[in-house]
Amino acid sequence: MIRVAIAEDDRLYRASLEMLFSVTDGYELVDSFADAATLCERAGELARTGADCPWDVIIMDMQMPRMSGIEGTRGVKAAFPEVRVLVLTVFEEPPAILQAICAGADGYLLKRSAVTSILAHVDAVMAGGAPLTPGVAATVLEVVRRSPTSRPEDTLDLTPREREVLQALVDGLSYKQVAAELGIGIETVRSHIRRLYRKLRVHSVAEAVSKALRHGLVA
Amino acid sequence: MIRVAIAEDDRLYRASLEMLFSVTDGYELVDSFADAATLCERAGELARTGADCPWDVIIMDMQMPRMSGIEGTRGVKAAFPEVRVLVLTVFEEPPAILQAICAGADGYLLKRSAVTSILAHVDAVMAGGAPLTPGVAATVLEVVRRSPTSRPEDTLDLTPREREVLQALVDGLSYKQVAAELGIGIETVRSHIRRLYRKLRVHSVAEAVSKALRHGLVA
DNA sequence: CGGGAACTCCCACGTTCGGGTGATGCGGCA
DNA sequence: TGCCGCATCACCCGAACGTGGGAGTTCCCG
Repeated sequence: MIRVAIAEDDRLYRASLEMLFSVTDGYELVDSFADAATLCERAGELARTGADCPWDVIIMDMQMPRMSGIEGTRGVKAAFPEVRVLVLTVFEEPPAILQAICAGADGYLLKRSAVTSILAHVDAVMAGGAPLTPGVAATVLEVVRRSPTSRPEDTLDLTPREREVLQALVDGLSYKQVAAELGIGIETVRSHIRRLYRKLRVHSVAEAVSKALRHGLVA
Repeated sequence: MIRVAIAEDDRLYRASLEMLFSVTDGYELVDSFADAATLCERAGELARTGADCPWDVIIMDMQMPRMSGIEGTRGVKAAFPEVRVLVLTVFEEPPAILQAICAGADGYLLKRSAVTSILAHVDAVMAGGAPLTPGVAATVLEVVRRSPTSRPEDTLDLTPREREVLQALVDGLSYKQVAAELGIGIETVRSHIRRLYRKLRVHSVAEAVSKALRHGLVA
């Protein structure tokens, strides 16, 4: 059962969404707000009292009075980072799209798509995906192509094992923990790290982690 | 009439695609290659002779002998920058996805989707969109969120000095080097780092650097 | 004036790292 | 077949790190 909340100022459209999630098996409409501010206040209260997040996914309109969907997304994610937010909009504005994504939106759809198709997109979001309309995706890809972090050219010829070790170091594990994690001896870990240092031309975990993250060698 | 070329090594799948574009109104199958290398050679020849690009969109498989879809995309885009490339793959590998996108892919789809749905995606590409599966999009969004344009403003109440020390650690300096850099004693550095660790709730330089970079606490 | 926050330094202890120099087994490739 | 890269493990030692104490200054704010 997927627990849904709605934030949408248009009365008619909101009613459609409410109906959709009320009558469809597998979904439960928990809350329905007419603006993002109310949603954020509610989320803030719940978080302060230590309550669990009552929603799995939030259907968030972009254009709303008092508080935009962008701020709404940021607000509700601040209270409950794990909740998924699916942004709906009538416009395909590149700047707004990027702001929404950076605010933590997990999907970005145009309202003109059929209401029922939203169900499929909600499922995709719950599966860890990020449904984007092709137009939105095109905007996003532009940014990625320009982004300095996306230069996987510099793989630096790391072996798979070395990459695993590097990833573990980035996760903050000590030599001993890396060994446990990978099920190998600590001396082996040290060997890998020595070769890793030579390849990256660094001399400490700190440098290695820094280089790995900045050059996108690991996630 | 949309002029389509195919690069796909699997004989059966290629045949399906050929059939699809041959029988459907509005599409014209111009070429069909069993690997990306042949496609690139052909594109190179045409470009050298000053010919116009004979294709509007290229359906490109990811895993192919001799030359991957990534290199293939790069190659054909080098010859004809305006041609659209729609990448197909069976895997959802983040690094490969990013490389393909940076190579200029205009869309990235999983093969498991129905062959006929490809038509809709081709249309989306021709309309200037970038169809991505939700899973692929999720990977891409991760990169966007990390990009310099996003700064979640999580200062965590670090004092100026602590921030300087943290920055130095991210730069890969040892305690001793940090001390020299800031013109203070090493014991002072250790004090700062101890409080830093408590605030960040970490227990090693590696964790601190990782957290700092991921949360944008430092450059 | 008192309190507190920030910055500075010191001591001590055990643990972890970084680098050196080895060795073994496995798989591919010439 | 032999060589080479990869992965695995071993031992040593000095340097660096992580963490617990304590304690002095300065400066600002109430």
